Amino acid sequence: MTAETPPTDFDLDHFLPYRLDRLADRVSEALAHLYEAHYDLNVAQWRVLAWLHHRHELTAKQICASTRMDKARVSRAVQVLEGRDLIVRRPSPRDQRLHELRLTEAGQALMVELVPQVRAWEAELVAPLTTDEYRRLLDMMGRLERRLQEGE
Amino acid sequence: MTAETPPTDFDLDHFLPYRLDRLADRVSEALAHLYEAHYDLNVAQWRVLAWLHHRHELTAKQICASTRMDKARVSRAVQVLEGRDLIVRRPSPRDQRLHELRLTEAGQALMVELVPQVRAWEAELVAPLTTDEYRRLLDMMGRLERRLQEGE
DNA sequence: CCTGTATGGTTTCATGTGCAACTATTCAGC
DNA sequence: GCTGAATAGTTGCACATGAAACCATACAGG
Repeated sequence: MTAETPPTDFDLDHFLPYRLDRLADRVSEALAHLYEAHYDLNVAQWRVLAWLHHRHELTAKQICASTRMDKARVSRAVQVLEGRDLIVRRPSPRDQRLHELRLTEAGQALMVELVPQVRAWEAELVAPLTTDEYRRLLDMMGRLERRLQEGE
Repeated sequence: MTAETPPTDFDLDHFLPYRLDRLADRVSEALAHLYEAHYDLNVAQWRVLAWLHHRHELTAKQICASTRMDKARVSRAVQVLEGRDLIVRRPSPRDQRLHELRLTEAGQALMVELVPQVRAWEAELVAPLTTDEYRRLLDMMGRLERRLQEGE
């Protein structure tokens, strides 16, 4: 497993955390152009919208779990999105502590417009990979994530 | 290439940027425990040390390029590390604008202690992957990065 | 019921970061 | 050799973020 990295030196180009961070950063930055420039959304806001688009109705807590964002960060993103009438937030009738979030018509419309662009962009990004490679990539990433979860 | 994601819904678990970000975040967080708790280094400081350990002598500019960090961020990390006598910073005799950075004895000693722990931790992380898979993973990531570079 | 505890979410505060303005040094063109 | 543009690095400022304190609601045990 260490065949790639000589034992004496510390070659960062073969160090997974570094490579992962660099790639994630570049991907994130490039993707952000899609929703920042045209829709004035920051990363947190985009993620909230994406999850609401995906799951239809969620509470802030659930979004925290899905996105690994701090609850304060989610709270603030929700406030902005609500102020822009892209989502609605109403206390659950069952439990007044939690608030059900969902897209408004406007929010839905925005996502219907934005999501295809995002998907097209991703397709462009992963074009150099074969379908099989892409599948393997996600699979390996999944195994690494699971390993981190069990450790913590 | 889109066989995995149904065309109507937007499944974030098969969306590479999201998966990449989540994994990088988890890896980064776990790794940070190694150098934060015991050595009181933040991410920026760790990266500067790692690159100086790797390359022996660099300028702030070169570290910016390697790490994709803002020059202000590098500058501040350097100030802290210099204050802790982990690195030295001297103006290049050739060009007084740029400052050559290198590890001090203490910095070297710290890295000699820390790097093996970091490598062991990474080895543990990627243990579920075969050598070949690991190689392919880095290769795929490299291709994705190159794709982003040519686009920008 | 009433009291104490747990939970969802908000707000406050300290900190880290990026951008832009700035300083110091170099270098090209005249 | 000056002058003006370019470059390495620093600093000021505004903003986003995370941790912790906080508020409101729910719920369990007496």
